[in-house]
Amino acid sequence: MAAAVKELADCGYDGLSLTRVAERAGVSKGLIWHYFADKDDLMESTAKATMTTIRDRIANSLDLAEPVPDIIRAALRRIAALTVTHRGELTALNRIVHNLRHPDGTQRLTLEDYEETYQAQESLFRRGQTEGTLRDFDTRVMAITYQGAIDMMLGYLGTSHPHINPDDYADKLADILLAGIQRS
Amino acid sequence: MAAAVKELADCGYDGLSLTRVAERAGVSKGLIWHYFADKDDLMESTAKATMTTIRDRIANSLDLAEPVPDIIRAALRRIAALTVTHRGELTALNRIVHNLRHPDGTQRLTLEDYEETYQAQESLFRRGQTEGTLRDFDTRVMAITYQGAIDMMLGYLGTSHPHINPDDYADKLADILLAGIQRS
Amino acid sequence: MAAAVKELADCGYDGLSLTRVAERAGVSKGLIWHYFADKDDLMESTAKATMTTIRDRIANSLDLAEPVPDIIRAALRRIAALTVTHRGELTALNRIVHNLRHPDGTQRLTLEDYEETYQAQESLFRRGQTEGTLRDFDTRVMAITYQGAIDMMLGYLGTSHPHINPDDYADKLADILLAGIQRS
Amino acid sequence: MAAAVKELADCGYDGLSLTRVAERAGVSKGLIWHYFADKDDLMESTAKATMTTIRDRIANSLDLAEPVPDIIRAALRRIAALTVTHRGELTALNRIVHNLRHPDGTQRLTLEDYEETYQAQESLFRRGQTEGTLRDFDTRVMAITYQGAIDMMLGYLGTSHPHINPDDYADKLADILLAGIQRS
DNA sequence: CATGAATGAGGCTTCATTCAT
DNA sequence: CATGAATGAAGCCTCATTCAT
Repeated sequence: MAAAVKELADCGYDGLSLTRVAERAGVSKGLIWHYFADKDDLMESTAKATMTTIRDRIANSLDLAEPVPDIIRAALRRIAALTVTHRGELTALNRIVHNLRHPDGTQRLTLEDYEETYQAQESLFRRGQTEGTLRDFDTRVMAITYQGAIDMMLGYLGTSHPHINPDDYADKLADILLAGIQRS
Repeated sequence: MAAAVKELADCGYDGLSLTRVAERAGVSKGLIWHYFADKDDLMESTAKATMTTIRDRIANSLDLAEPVPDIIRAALRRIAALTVTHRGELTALNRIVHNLRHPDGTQRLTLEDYEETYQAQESLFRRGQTEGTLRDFDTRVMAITYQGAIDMMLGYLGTSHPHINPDDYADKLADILLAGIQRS
Repeated sequence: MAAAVKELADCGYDGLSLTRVAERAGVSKGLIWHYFADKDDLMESTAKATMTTIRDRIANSLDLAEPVPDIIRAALRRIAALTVTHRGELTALNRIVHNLRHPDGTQRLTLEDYEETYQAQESLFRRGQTEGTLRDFDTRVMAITYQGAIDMMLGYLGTSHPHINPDDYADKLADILLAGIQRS
Repeated sequence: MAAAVKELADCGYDGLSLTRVAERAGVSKGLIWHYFADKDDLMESTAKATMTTIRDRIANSLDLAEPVPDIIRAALRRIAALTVTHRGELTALNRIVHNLRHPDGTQRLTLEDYEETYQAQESLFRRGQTEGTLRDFDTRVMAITYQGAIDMMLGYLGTSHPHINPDDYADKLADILLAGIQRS
């Protein structure tokens, strides 16, 4: 799966071939089918494992006792930092999510699979609203927008503008998003 | 190119085969190479044509004489409406942008190709700041975030939650984004 | 046909495409089928025209009144010179002769088509034998060998060793061949 | 590679298709790419293997202790005999050498690849000159001419005049060539 | 557990050739 | 005369997948 992540980051989703993944992993081609049923299975497993890893890494670094706005700002900074430390994983994850499909053409890891993330995000927003640090707004729309802002940040910092300071960007983004939802 | 858009929307980027595109267009396979040098050429041309079409359609429907916040809110509603009328085009465009790559692995239509869009967006934001309707914030970060919010809206409304009212979503999104940047 | 010669010389027999020939000739693709029935027809016509041109050019420059050995030496020098002035034609001709085939797989311009050349050559040799300047040997074998020596000379001088002096080579070759057939 | 040789002999260089080669070999098409990187790779490998086989077969059958002229005459007879026993290999080899090209258009197996053969031939000629059995002549030109004479002999005997007695031809050719280089 | 030879489907692409204009 | 849009066959090649060892 680590090799798959690297290949995805380097060659894109449809540039990935299991032959090269096996080579990169230093094992024989056939071994892949001992551990994964399918190419799609490998993709899905890789995506889920990567997603979990990343989510945990962020969650663990946050102090949930702080006020919600501070948590959000800290989270954005943490995520921006991943741009440097986990660029490959982020890219790979994005590509699987956007490309992996069922045979009938429907998405396999729909945004529904982000559901867990969304719900965690939404409950955080709602907590802020309850605690009075956040004003009233649609938490679902905000969760989605938040995710979109992050995706774009990762794309902007990771691939096209690697020289930009992640913390800077994260702070400016926090300024904008928090201004939009914080109780004034 | 119309057939390519449909195939992209239905089968995803790496599910697209020129054989099926030709079938769908009702022409012979070989004809594709009469008009496009390459599969990549077709993708790129399709993306650019689609992008232009969409941008124009939105730009033409906006009244630039209005205050900037109103323009932004109107634009978001227009775009959300595209979810219904141009779902295929939007999906296809997204897939090409995220998947088309140079032989060396680098992106072909990088976010740089969105540059024109970004700059238009940024100048709109700056106009709002000058006119006093928008507060001070980083216009580049905002332009990117704005694009991300739109992408996610399109994904959310278009593919996974087609029953949600686009205008509703657009309004809620406008509430959040404008709260983040409007002078209070 | 001139364009075909150039393409053959540059791209080889199976690298030649009528599309490029037409481009190179500055005419449209379809026009080729006004003047030639077939790709093979074009090849055959080109070969025959080129062969005639070259044969005439050499024949005209020789003084048949001289003794046969002198004619042969002069002919070799003339042919070696063609390496510089008509390299493309020689290469093209060779490629057509070696590659053009009937649908059933048999050669289309067999060595039989060289027959005319062979017979001219043989009669020259016989004349030398009659006149007493050449000793007794099998004229058919010699005609073939002579042709082979020339082919190799053209390949050696033309493609792989263009810096070698053609006259030098021709003289050394004449030394060897004439020693083999001249009456001592 | 054996199947490739047969196809080359039967259909010519650009008549060869890997599909038919695979069919002829009784394996699936895809297997070819398990063992060869490329069509060109297959051609090159086939050529080199065939060249080695043939060279060895001739070299082993010669008694190098004999005087050089005898060796040459014996070699010509051996080679002429190959016309019957290895006609396919000889034809295939010739076609590859004359047609295989680099992407940039230059030959891939240039006459340079015959270099080894040339040098062996030249050293044999020089030995003859040292031993006094051969007169003074340019050994390089002679090596090339010798090769050309052989190529033509193979074409003449193999494809167009299969009823001619190879030994006869070889002897007549030896008569001519040896007369050209033997010390009188 | 692991290998890698073998397969077969399918993809992109080229090209000779036709034909309406 | 000449064009170039259109076709269809065929080619090379990649790749997921299987299976005997």
